Amino acid sequence: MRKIDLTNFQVATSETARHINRRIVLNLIRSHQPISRADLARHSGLQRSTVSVITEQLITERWVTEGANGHVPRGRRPRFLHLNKERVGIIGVNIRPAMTTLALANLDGHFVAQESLPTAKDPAQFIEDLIPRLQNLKKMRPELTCEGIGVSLPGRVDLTSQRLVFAPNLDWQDFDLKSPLEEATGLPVELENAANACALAEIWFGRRSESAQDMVALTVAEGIGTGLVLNHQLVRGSTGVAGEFGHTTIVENGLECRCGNKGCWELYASNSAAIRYYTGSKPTPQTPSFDDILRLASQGDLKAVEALNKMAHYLGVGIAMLVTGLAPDIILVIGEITRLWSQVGPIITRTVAERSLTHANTRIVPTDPVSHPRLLGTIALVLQQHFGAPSVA
Amino acid sequence: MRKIDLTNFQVATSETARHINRRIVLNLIRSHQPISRADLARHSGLQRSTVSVITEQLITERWVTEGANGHVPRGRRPRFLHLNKERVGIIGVNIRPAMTTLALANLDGHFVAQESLPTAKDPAQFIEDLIPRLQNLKKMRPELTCEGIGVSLPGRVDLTSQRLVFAPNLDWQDFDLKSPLEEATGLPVELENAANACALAEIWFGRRSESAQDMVALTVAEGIGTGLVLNHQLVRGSTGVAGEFGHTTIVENGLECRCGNKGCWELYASNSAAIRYYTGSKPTPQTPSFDDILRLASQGDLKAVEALNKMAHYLGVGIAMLVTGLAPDIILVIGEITRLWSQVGPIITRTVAERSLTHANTRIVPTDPVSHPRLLGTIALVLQQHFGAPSVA
DNA sequence: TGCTATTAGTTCGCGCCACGAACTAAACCA
DNA sequence: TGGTTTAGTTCGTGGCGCGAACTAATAGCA
Repeated sequence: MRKIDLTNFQVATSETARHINRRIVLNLIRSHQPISRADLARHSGLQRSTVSVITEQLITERWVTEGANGHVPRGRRPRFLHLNKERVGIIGVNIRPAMTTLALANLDGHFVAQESLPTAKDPAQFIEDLIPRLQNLKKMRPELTCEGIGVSLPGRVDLTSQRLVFAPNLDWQDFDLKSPLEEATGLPVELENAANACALAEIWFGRRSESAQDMVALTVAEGIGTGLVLNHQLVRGSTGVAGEFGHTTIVENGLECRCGNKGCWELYASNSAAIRYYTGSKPTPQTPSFDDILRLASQGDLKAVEALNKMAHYLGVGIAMLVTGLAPDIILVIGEITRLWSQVGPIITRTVAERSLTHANTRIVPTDPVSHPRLLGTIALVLQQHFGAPSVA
Repeated sequence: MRKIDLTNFQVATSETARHINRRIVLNLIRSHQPISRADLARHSGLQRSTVSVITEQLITERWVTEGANGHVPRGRRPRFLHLNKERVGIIGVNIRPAMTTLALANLDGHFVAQESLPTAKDPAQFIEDLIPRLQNLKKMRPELTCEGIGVSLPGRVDLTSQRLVFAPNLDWQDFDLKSPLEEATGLPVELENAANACALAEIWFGRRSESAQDMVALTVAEGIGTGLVLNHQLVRGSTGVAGEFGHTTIVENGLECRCGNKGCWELYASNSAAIRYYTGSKPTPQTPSFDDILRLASQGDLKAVEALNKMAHYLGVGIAMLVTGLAPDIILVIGEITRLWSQVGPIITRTVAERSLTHANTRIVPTDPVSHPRLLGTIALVLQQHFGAPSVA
């Protein structure tokens, strides 16, 4: 139950009913395609006549296409409806400290083009590098009219000023990414934190999304990010910085963090932490990458295995906090660490079980890295504007 | 932006627009009363004609009454509309480990009758004690037709079975409170965790509610409870146990908690913790109550002051976690501790400032205990069924 | 080959509802 | 007393969902 926000509400007009039912039908087609009008009526509870009018509208607006005929044991054959996945193209940009990937996707979330570039240290330089590639992607498939650009990044964006306000792993302070990209491409740009993007990817493209009213997406990379989905909605906070559980204190009087705090979770459970555990206090001439440690561990290197185990333990410590405090249905773990899930998964699960309430029935699930959750999330960011629940009252 | 839950949605009918606008008008009257039809039209954006029809409906259903005439510098005088606060009565029950209070309230949240009884150790006995008092309250004011009973308790209620599943400070395991009360009184009963109830009280009766899209209600008593309001909505989790931040680990290898975990926040920042800090390791013959400690501290007793300071420090430690992780607009502190806020407030604020992100702009606010937030929350629990946003799509 | 049962999809009149223009009511002011 | 202004009502119009009736198409069967 929500209270109506009297500072920002939406009254119903005579067209509101249509808006609502249209969205419902569009979403039913998206998730049940191919589907007939009669089945839509059965699934939605609307009359067949109403469904007919709505689908006709969706077809003339090219959101839906009419395909082959179906088969039923008796009676007239149904005409199948499909989502027109070629209706719009969406550009996604995934910024990570070292590398940025970008892609053009259709409504399915299928990437029709993909490329990457090194992330420049200077944000102005980065934008200069990025713009020609965006313009190129935009023109690449003329049949897909580009609708917008979604951007995920390892930091937080202020919701009112749309400027980067917190990105300790990306030294761009208080920078405006949105305006220059919008000006150069002529497309609307949506910025979102990487963990939030992963959460959106799971909501809109995941297989578990229907069951998950509450979910935490946990990105484990250079740092740790958490994206919160509670009551089926992304929690961003009124300023946009909600979800920084990676910077909660987990070790009293611990190491100093770039965020200004001490003993932050991400200092003990991120990829960088594992590297530190591996190299020890003395800095070796050539520091191994996290990929190196994963490879070494899978080859049986004891020091690497121990570093990962320690990282897994601390992941469990933080996840236990999330399980106790939020009792989500799913905690989605995203990152290179999932490649060795058979090793680290049990440690995480055990640590969580020891430290959290048994009443919370949370599944901890690794994501398949090939699904590109960060990039897919940026697509979802634009997609949800057409498929999300209409705002009323 | 919310995704439409295709397992549980609501299509729009021809009456949906009216439902929505009716709720909006009702809420506008509630928060702006006395208000004229013309002003309602201006505030809502609806046409004056539409407002007239809706208000007429609300008047015939006795939700709204027409009062005196207003005054405008020029033109015809407006006819003021008021919420009919005598329309329904709501019974609230606040269960605490030692004492249970109950009250009959009108739509204003004003208590027209109030009483209390000791909480029996045995839940069956407790219900037997409670029922005659409820029946008495129900008949007390014949002009108020009783609509329902709201119950707040220091524990968690499973959302599907409606049974108590987690109440470490109230030794009632897996008990069904709802059915016997509903049978005996013939009224619908709503159960809710005390911290959640306080959050609801603030949403529906607080003065800061409009500004707070995200809020955490923190009940500090025998234990510590947190009620989460994110995106203007209570977060309960799919099972009902979301919000147990009081049982997150805050001291590594700390004291054992009744919940089965070790080092839980509530062991270090609750009233019970302060009592332990005061008495020290050796148990004194007569253990002081938390009220005693508060009194001693206000009289300048050094040991009491130090016990409260330590408690305040740990409150700050936990609140810092909430601020970093959720970045709420407001953290509402409820409990006896707020009586000495001038002493403990600064300690809490300082600890939080040292340990949390500066980007989160969270106000930490003590509540006035005379407002009875737990009890008021139970009223809100029933009230929101008539005033909450209608569910569509 | 035609008849029947069954299912898909369309047509159309009805009632609900918000809109907005026109109208009435009631006040103040010069 | 008549003009101006604001409050509130009346009524015709169009959007929309409902549901009954209708057309279309298919399989089974005699």
